Amino acid sequence: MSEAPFDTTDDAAASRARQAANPDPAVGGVAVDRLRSIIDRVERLEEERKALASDIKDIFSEAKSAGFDVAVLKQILRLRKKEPAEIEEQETLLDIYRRALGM
Amino acid sequence: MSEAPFDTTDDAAASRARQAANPDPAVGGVAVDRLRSIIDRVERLEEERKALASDIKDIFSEAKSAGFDVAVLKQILRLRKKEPAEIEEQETLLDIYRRALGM
Amino acid sequence: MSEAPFDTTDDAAASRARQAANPDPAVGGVAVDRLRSIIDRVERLEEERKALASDIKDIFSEAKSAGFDVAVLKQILRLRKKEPAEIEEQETLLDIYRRALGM
Amino acid sequence: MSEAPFDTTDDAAASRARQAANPDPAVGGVAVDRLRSIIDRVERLEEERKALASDIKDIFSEAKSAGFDVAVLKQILRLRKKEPAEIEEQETLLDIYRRALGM
DNA sequence: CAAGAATTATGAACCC
DNA sequence: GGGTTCATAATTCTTG
Repeated sequence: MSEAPFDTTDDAAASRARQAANPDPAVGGVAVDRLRSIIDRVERLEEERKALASDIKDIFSEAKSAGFDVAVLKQILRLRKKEPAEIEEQETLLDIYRRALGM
Repeated sequence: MSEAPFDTTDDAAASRARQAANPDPAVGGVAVDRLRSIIDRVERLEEERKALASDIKDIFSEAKSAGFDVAVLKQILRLRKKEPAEIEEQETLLDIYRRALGM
Repeated sequence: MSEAPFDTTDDAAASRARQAANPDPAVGGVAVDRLRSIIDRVERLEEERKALASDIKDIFSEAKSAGFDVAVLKQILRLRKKEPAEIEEQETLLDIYRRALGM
Repeated sequence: MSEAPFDTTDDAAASRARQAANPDPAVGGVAVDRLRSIIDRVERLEEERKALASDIKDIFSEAKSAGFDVAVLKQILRLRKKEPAEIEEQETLLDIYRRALGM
């Protein structure tokens, strides 16, 4: 089952200082500082993620203005991602099956 | 309104005029450098996005080890994104429906 | 999992009384019968969906026992789904862009 | 053994005749009839699944027109899938976390 | 602003 | 049974 959420990693020095006085300020059995830290960090990272998404959107917008077809640009990007992955595929078996099916 | 990088209209003349002064070499009517720049920038940003997603995953992993319920943490994050009024609204409706269904 | 198809509380009597005069008895402003019908129908359909998923799983299980590689079978199915869709793709523009990028 | 282009039409009689002489004609070591049967059956079931999904979509559409909040309807359906104990558990934890965060 | 497509997140299935 | 990959569900964004 679940363990008590004690700090096991090296958080900030301030956190250790707090812990000297209070090992783990708990509310309802929950390590509040730890919880707050988790939520804060995730929210921070998600914000950065969102900002990057916005940047990407801007580039596509600019591309569209420049006369490019955004859908095709996205296809290009997909292609460039997929191709290395496809190298490792079990193409041999796939071919055998396709032949068997007359595909 | 976007135009294909193919100049099939009167803009063709303007395009040729631009090209005379514009060092961006064109292949098949496409501004190659511009295209390459778009693709490169998007790929760079997507890489950063992926890295952030990985960081977030790590935090949840750490949270789980510390005894937190990750599903509930995600619920918390979802709640914090919504307006308090929105939360109230949805919860009220949910209650009404539940009551109507005898749940 | 037991469910009470009918009101088991005192509301039942009031509900029946309302029904005599009102074609769609409302609780908290909600058309109860309509709501119940929606939920029931969706749940019924989802059950059928689940049963079909189970049937599919059984076939794959049988196929595996017969010596087929299930992952490759799934690839085959994906291929057969995708190919018709790819016909309509803007392959011309894609080719142009790819050429411009030296892909 | 050369590759046999299989009939895609209804040729059950011929198929049975072949099987009398050969329990399962193989191409490249693969039991062709068996393979074809697997693929066909899965595709048939997936088609039915798709039809059901479409029916469900229609119901939600109808519900929306009738003034219901579709997002909340889906919440209701999700709730009804979970064990009551599970619901209670999650809601309790959610409350604890919210309180710990002062939400 | 609603409908539809594309992206993202959740949940299920599979393998180790 | 725990982690990883894949399919489905939900959200977001774009377009008519």
